[in-house]
Amino acid sequence: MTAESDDMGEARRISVMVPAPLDSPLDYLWAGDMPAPAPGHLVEVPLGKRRVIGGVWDGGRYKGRQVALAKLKPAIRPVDAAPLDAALMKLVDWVAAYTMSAPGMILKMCLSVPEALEGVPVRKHLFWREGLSAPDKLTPARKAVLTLMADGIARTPSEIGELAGVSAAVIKGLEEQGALVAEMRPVDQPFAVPMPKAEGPVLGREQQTAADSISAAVAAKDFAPFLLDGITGSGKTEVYFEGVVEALKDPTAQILVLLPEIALTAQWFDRFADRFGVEPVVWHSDIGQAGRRRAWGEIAAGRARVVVGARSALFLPFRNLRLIIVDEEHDPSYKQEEGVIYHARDMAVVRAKFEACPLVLASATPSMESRVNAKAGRYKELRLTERHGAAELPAMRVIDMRHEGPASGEWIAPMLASAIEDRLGRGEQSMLFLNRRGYAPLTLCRTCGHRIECPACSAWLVEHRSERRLVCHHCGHSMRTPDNCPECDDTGSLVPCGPGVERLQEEVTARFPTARLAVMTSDTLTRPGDMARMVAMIESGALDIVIGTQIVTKGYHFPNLTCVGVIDADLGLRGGDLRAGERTWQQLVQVAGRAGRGDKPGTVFLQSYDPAHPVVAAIATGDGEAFMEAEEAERSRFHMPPFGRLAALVISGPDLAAVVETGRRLARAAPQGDGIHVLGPAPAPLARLRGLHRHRMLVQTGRDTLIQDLVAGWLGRVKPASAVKIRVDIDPYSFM
DNA sequence: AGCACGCCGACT
DNA sequence: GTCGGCGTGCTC
Repeated sequence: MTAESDDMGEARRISVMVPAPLDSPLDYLWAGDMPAPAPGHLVEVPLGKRRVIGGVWDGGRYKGRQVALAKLKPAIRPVDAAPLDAALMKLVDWVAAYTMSAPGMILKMCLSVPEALEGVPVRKHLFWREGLSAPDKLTPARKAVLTLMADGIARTPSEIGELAGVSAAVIKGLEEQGALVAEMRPVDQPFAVPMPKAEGPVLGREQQTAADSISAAVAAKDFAPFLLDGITGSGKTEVYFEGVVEALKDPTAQILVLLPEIALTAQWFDRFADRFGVEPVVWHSDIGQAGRRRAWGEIAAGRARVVVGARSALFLPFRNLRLIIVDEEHDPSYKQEEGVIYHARDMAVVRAKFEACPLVLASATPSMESRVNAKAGRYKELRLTERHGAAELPAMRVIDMRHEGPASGEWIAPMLASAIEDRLGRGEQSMLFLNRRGYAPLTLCRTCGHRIECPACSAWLVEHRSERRLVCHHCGHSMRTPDNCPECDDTGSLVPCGPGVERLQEEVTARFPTARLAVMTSDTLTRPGDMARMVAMIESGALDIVIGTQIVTKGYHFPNLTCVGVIDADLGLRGGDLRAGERTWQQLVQVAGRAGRGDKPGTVFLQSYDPAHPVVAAIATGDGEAFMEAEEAERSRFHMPPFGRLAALVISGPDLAAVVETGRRLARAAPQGDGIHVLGPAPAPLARLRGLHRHRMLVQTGRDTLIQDLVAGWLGRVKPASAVKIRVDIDPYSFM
């Protein structure tokens, strides 16, 4: 129970989770006549010198000695907003325990919209209704207003001014004379309700079977996880849209669609609008304050029906969540690496369980985790193996850069160059993929061998020639590109090494001077409509060649694009990462999927220095299944996730010696036992980041070990050196 | 996370 | 002699 009577009087104790990194709720007094708020209700409370908004919590779940009633501060006021429901509170507790972070910080992600909690903002609206007195003098300006307002619709004074072409004084005069009445109305209007078109798309046999399974689960209103595994172009979106259609039959049902940030594209919204007549409610980092307030409020009120968002949308306060879809479920950007470290896909499964609703994980290249869950029967697998319409899978051609590569200083092999030439002749389009922004990843001094590094990170500065700057892609540090070597001061000795998209652009321009060319990266597509404009240009045929980073891998298809060149197919494989192979394979399949989606067959060229590598071979032969099988066997043999558990400790601090010392203490206190392996400490891949030294340790255990308890016990035995922080990353993605 | 308290360098 | 640097610790 959260409220307790006190023998001394009326004051009652309530537990409140506050948005601060505390490991349990804090107790407050609830004085006065108002009944103590039930768990889930939002209240404003004092916290140190501040006032914060927190949620009334079931304090019993967090044991610890109670603070004496006499020491408690009184809560300030109840907050007039929809309360959090039990499933969301359970999710907060669960995610906190799983990720070993403070529950208050998870709650903070749910309450990420301070504006929405300040009460419903209202604005004066004026309207006309039958029986209002007419103004004494009916001037032309007044007549214009009354003619406009005769429809009885409420409008703000500024809207009236604009529509009737009159000044504010005229409107004010009418209001004062009682010819129009005023009313305060909420600024935020409800979103349009999605209405499925009566005629859905014609689904193929496989699609129909999959859609029927999902719809049945939605109707059953119970937890049911699906893995929707469909090759590029097989129509996964249409399939899960049918689940949305089914859910919408319940007039209070809400649906959440998670997409990787860069897949939240105009093309996806168009498809949604095609099927449902309206745009969905959007949630991502870039919707602005007013947008967040409106979306959050409407979602919490249960009126926003279909919400599509990036990973942070997972913590929105839905009232009646009936279906969750995680599209591109393999996408590594679902793993949040800053602040609270969590994997949105995995937490979505947990939320679906707590909400007792179905969940669809969709991908053309399912993650190893989801594959294994499907195989084990934990997820129901729905497979789509047929490509829509006449579209054929593109042909694959590996270019062995050791024998068929270009001249030094160039990056496009002759075979790829002639393929582009050929497409130019036929009026078809080509796309070159290189996941490297800027001109060159390294600037080297030919005289002294100095490499220009970031002063705060152990990383090279990347040349951005168009800006004439060297930039650190990790911390944002940048400097004017120097003329002389910063080390030996020699003039003209600095040389760019390796290719970036800007350098590739230079080469393409030199080879194909008449081709219409565009570069698509996060540097060139900065404003909101940029991406949509570029996509429209490609679709209309206004471009011949597109160069892009991973920004081009998601969600688009271009019917006239028949040649895709992967400049460096091995790029993602360097560096010791558990999932490097899997991830590179997924990315290459996605890039390849851009080609030949119309009725013209496409060709994908993979430039590789290691054509025998299993990943490259898997793409070339199209046998991804065999590759993932081999990968799975490998992980199973070494008890790597998902067959074992991993946790990483990141030890960081400004002083290297203190970091090393803390690592030593951790190593001495490391847990021991059957099937427990501890690796490190070793310098992290970015051994220095934003001025902090970083070392890592890794614990590996069997699947059945409670790795959180193991780590908690371990950390309890170790005192970090001064100014050293230890962060825990459960299920780490970057490996050593 | 914020915010204050507390102990060591360059200034009115 | 103080102003202020950010390391440390607490928030019911």
